[in-house]
Amino acid sequence: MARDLRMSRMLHVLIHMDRHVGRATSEQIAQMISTNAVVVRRMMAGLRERGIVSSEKGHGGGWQLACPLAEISLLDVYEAVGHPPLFNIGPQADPSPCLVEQAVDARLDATLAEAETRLLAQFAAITVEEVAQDFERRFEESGHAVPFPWHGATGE
Amino acid sequence: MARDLRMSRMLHVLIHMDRHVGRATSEQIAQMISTNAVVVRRMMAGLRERGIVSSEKGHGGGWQLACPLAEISLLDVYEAVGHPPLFNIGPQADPSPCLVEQAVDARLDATLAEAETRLLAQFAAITVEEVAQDFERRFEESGHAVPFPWHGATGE
DNA sequence: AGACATGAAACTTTCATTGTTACGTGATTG
DNA sequence: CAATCACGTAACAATGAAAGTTTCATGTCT
Repeated sequence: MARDLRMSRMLHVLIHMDRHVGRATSEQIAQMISTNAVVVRRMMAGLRERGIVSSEKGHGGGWQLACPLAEISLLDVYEAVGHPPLFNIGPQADPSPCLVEQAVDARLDATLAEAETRLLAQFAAITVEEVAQDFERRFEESGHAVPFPWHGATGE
Repeated sequence: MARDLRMSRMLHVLIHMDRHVGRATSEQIAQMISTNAVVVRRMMAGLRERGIVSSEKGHGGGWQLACPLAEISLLDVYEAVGHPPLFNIGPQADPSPCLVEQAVDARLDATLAEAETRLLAQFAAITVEEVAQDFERRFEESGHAVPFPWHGATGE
């Protein structure tokens, strides 16, 4: 596939969950992001480990936010979905015996590492709550268009 | 494959070419970076279009630097190899009708775009010559170990 | 007991990059 | 002018990572 969508999808889901009464099942969440329930469980496992969401089995079970959106940063989400590699470019992983390649790799790695540090700092500075407010603003400006256009509107 | 290696490989090749007497064939270059001559031609095509290297056909043909390394920035190389996508994360390409997803995507795109701008500015500020000097430093510090350890040392 | 929902393993599909083969064109040499 | 060398390009195969899918086990509520 093109790129790793987990962080984007997770943010999307978290904001929906914040507006969802009661628990949401993996199946319902899967419909929100047009995917499969198993994919949802896979993504959410990391968030549960970090106490961002909780899950319950059985009748009436499903997923629930375990803390307010204001206390979740984009960095938390990024790490919770498995901190996938940020960059699509860069040197190959294994070191080379060629001194030229070593110099190139070191310079490139250092430049990318610095960019990564800055980007992750940005992620740390943004809460999911802020993104939710972005949504609210869009909702107001749209004249209250139907905000969640998936088929059955499962209880929101 | 894992990530796009073209920029890293191109830098590696450019520095070797700078130390190569006469023209280097695609086959020789391919051995430097452990790949295939066709892959080399594919990568170099963009550099030729930008006047960074030139190629000649036939006997004694091959590739040659067309300008000094000091006049080539990492950004030039990045663009010459086709400016591949920088990031491995981010929202999916096609826009969604869901306002929540729109807000998430917009915020993420903006954050990544800012990071991309800064990283490309860094690339613009670094010349291939600087990286070549990194190599020279390593070469000195290594006690003049064999710098290009591919089998036949094809004329360097 | 039966229905519901997560947990997790295993497998398939999809997509981008890289690797490979094959053939055409131009240039040099004998 | 024929052979060889080397690039130019198209077409196809291999590889690897993320996402999609199937399947079964486990736990929970009615």
